[in-house]
Amino acid sequence: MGKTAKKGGETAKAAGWKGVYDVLRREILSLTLAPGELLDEMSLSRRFGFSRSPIREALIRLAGDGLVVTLPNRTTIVAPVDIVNFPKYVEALDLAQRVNTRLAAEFRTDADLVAITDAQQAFVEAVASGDHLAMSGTNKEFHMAIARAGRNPYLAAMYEKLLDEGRRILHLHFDYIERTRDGRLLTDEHVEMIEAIRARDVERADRLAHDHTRQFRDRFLNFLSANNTATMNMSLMAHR
Amino acid sequence: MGKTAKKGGETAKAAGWKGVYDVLRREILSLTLAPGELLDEMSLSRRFGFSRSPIREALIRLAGDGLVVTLPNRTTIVAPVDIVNFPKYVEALDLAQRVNTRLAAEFRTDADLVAITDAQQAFVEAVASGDHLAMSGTNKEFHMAIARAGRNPYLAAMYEKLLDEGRRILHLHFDYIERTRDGRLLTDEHVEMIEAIRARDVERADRLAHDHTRQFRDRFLNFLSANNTATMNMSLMAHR
DNA sequence: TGTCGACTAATTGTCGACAAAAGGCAAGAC
DNA sequence: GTCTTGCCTTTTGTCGACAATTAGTCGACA
Repeated sequence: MGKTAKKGGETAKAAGWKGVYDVLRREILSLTLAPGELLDEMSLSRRFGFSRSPIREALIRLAGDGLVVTLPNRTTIVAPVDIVNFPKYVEALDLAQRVNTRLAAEFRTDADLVAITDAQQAFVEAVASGDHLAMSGTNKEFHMAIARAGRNPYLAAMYEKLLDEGRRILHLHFDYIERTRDGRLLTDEHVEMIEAIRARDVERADRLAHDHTRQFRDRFLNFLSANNTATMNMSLMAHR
Repeated sequence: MGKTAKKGGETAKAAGWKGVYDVLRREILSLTLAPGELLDEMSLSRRFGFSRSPIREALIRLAGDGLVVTLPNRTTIVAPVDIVNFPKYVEALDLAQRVNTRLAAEFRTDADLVAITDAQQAFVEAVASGDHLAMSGTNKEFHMAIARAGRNPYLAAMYEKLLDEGRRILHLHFDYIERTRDGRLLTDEHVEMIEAIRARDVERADRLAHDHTRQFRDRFLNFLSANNTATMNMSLMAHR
């Protein structure tokens, strides 16, 4: 097949390593590519219709993001979802979420408020559409809009990395969330957070951020105990 | 010149992209490569005696670490030291340092304590030797030993990134630190932190970590006001 | 004399081929 | 029957060349 034939067929966005990077990133975050899946350069090269060089660059960048793991001198795999460390993850996420939301309540401008509200609107629409990828994406963007309002790029960057990892965990149990009608609850919590940030109520923002993390943790833990088979699969993923 | 001629001459460690990555990383962190300095692939290729492919990979990885910035479709430069955001940096570092040290005091094992003490010993020796690169390196390793004792890889990773950035800031004013005899003070604070961690005194560990960050901040701020010419140069760096 | 536009030089992006290293497989020895 | 050992296949690592894009420069025209 021609080398440029696939360019428009994949996702019709950017070409070159950027395009490969974007597509793979999206597929990893949405679990279209399962954790542990083999990503050998030749297969990807055939799939995207590019030479190995841009593929390789995309993989290196993904490795830098922690979305992919390269075994030394061997193939690279989609980074496992480390369920064993889930409590540690929640601990870190809680800290990041609290401190960023707290700072947002303290330093937000009116423009920030508009951006946050817009992001929330996009999230609501995504929930309505039922598109899982859009849901996790707009959810992350909502929280990143808050982080930007907090005006600390270092803390925001840390938060972003954790939120991306969180997207994969969300996708693991999206159907469970929808089955238990928790989607509605999520948007409500977001609205409350916006209110606290608007009122510059730092302590309330902190508390809401904390509750939001706990909600997320409890929901996932419930999902795990409600679905033992899933638990076993997850463990396998983590061991690859 | 032969392609393998330089391999032993550079640093006599690993070859390939790993070697290039290590050397460049070290030179960036020690300010041997000035912030804003141009890193074009052909020059590096000639310097290291490698093809552009491994050079390119090293640069991409460095970009992932935030040590280097690649302008789109143009050359890549050593990441600027953003003095303007120094307060934001300190805010993030303070949080990371406190939470990791606090966790270490809570969860440390005896083996952790040994590792931390060893790291501190290495730091003391580096201070005695006066080798700036070793000083900033062992200082980072000391704090990372603490972070590992805290048992949260996510928070430790965040801490590590901030500590690396801190190495460059340390190197900016190492002579000032030595002129003001603050090196001694640094090792004393480390000893106190070890004591708190040994005693599992979480609150004291938190306080010491906080003081340690503040000490770092004040020292650098004093350096800046004591040396206005330096201040101007720094600003230039950030604007490149 | 100032501004717009094309040309040029230099650098990054991509390509296909070759080299090297690691795991798997099979044959043989104990 | 099992363990060792050497080949063999597969995949990554590196290379030099070519394509594309961009910044800078020079010149023409208003």
